[in-house]
Amino acid sequence: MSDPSLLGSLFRLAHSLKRQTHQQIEQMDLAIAPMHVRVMKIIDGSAPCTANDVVQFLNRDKAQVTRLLKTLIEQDLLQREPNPNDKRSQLLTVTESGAALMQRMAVVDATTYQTMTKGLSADELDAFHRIADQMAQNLAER
Amino acid sequence: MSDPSLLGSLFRLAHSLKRQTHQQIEQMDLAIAPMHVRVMKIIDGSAPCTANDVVQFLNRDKAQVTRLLKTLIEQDLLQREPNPNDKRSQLLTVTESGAALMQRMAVVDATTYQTMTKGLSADELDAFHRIADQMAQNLAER
DNA sequence: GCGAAATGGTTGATAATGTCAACCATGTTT
DNA sequence: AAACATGGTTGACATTATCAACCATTTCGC
Repeated sequence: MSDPSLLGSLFRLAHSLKRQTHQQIEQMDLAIAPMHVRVMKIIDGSAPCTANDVVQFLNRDKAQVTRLLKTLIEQDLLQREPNPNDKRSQLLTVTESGAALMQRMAVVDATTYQTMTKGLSADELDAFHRIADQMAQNLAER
Repeated sequence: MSDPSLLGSLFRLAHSLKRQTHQQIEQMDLAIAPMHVRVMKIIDGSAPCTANDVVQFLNRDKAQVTRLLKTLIEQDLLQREPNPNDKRSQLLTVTESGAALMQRMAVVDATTYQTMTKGLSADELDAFHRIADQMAQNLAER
C-alpha cells in the first residue's frame, strides 16, 4: 500500500483542509493557527471542559494543549475559571469575542464544506464519516 | 460544522496514522520521519521522478521537498542522476538499501492496513478512497 | 490518617512539518 | 538577445508535536 493510495488520499485531503483553514485565518487577520481554531471548537461544543478533556479528545500531548490554550487565553478568545471539583484544574469557556470568532468561522466552514462535498450525497458523506471513525477506533484499539 | 465532525474525524484519523508510522520508524531505528517514508514511496512508485514531481504530488513547498530529499540521499536511501532532458533537474531513484526499507515498510503497512480496516468491506474502503479523492479535487478546483 | 502513587497542568528542550523570500542556473518566450 | 519562467537550494521563520522534569493536588493502599 503506497501513495497514491487510500492513505495518500487521506493525507492529501487533510493537508488541503489545513491550508484552507490557514488561509481563512490569514484573511481574518488573526494571530492564531488552525490548531487554535480546532481547540476553540472543541471547547465551544462541550461544557464543562478542561485542558485534559481537550488532550483526550485530540489525543495530543498535554504540553501542546497547554500552549494552545495559553495563546487563546492571552488573546481573550478563551477564559478559564477554577474547577470547583479539582483544585489542579480549570474550566475553559469561550469568551464573547471568541464566540464571535466561532460564528465567523462557522460561515466560512459552511462554504468550505459545500465546496468540498460538491457532487457527493448525504449518504456518501455519512459513510465517509462513519468509516473514518471506525478506522481511527481500530487503530486506537491496538 | 465542528469537532466532532467529519473534519474532526478526518484529522484524528490522519494523526493516528502519522503516529503509527512514527512509532514503526522508531522501532526500525531509522533516522528519518514519516514524510521521508512518504516521499520514498512516491519516488519508488513512479519513474522517472524529479523533485518537482514530488512537489506537485504532495502539494508542498519545493523547499520542504528539497530538504526531505537531501536527508534521504545523505542516508543512501535515494540517489539522483542528471536529467538528460533538463540540466536544472535530477532524476530520483530508490537505492538498494532504500528498496530494502520499502519492502520492510510494506510489511508493516500491510499490518497497519489490516488493523485499520477491520470490520470494513472492500466496497466501503473503495468508497472512502473515492470520496476522499473527490473532496481533495473539489478543494483544489477553487 | 498517612505515605505512596497517580493525575492535571506548566515549562524547557527538541523534533517534525511547513511556508515564504531570495538566489542561481537553466529553459522558454517574445 | 533580452525578458520571463522554472527547477532546485538556502536562510529564516511559523506551526505542530512530543518527551522529560517539575509542582500542586487528588486518589489509592495500608
